[in-house]
Amino acid sequence: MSTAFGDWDGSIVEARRMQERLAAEVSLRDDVRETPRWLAGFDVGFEDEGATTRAAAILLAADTLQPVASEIVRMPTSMPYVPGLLSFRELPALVAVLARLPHPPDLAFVDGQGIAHPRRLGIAAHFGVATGLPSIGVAKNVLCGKHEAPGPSAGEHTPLVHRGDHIGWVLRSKPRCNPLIVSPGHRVSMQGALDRVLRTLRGYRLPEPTRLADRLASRRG
DNA sequence: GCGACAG
DNA sequence: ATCTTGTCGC
Repeated sequence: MSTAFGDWDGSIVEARRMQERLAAEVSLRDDVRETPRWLAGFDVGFEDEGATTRAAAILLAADTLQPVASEIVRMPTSMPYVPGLLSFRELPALVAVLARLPHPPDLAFVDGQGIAHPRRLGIAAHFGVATGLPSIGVAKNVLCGKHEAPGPSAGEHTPLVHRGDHIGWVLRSKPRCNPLIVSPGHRVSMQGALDRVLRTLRGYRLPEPTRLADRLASRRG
């Protein structure tokens, strides 16, 4: 079976039902230790005009934010990009690259939304539920929800609200730069997600785990 | 009905 | 996401 979804033989309706079921497994209780030891950043890029999916992972010491290991995994792209269903396209590669790290992190920063998603299961939340790891979503754009613009100074933030729910934060991570969309993935609270991102900013728009994973996935690092 | 729409 | 150098502005 293959129609508007290319090679993917599933259905949009089925995928959404799966998201609703998995979203019920998401925990917003903060399980991250006060001083985690290892952090990791994850991101996905594409090669061969999209035919190849490339996932990158970077493991770093939480205290110094210095990278200690990095891995890249390539596999055939299985599905086209469909807003709201991003994880079905990118999650397999992320799980594979996680397995290649010397050991799992105490907290994972995933490029994309956490619960700031129509059905509260963005790729960072899906990644958390699938792996059991605490996770945070760090996106460059809004998928859903409304918000006021945060002030001009680094650290200023406003809540992102969708259908009456507080689903994340719009954070000015760096002056004169577009804000980031931060939301809990799994086993991290709303406040915890914001705090963790603020603590890993180092003068760039993206928090260190995400910045390093980004440059690897985009064939720069 | 129309527009928006992570990567 | 990706095609791509220099350039304008703070």
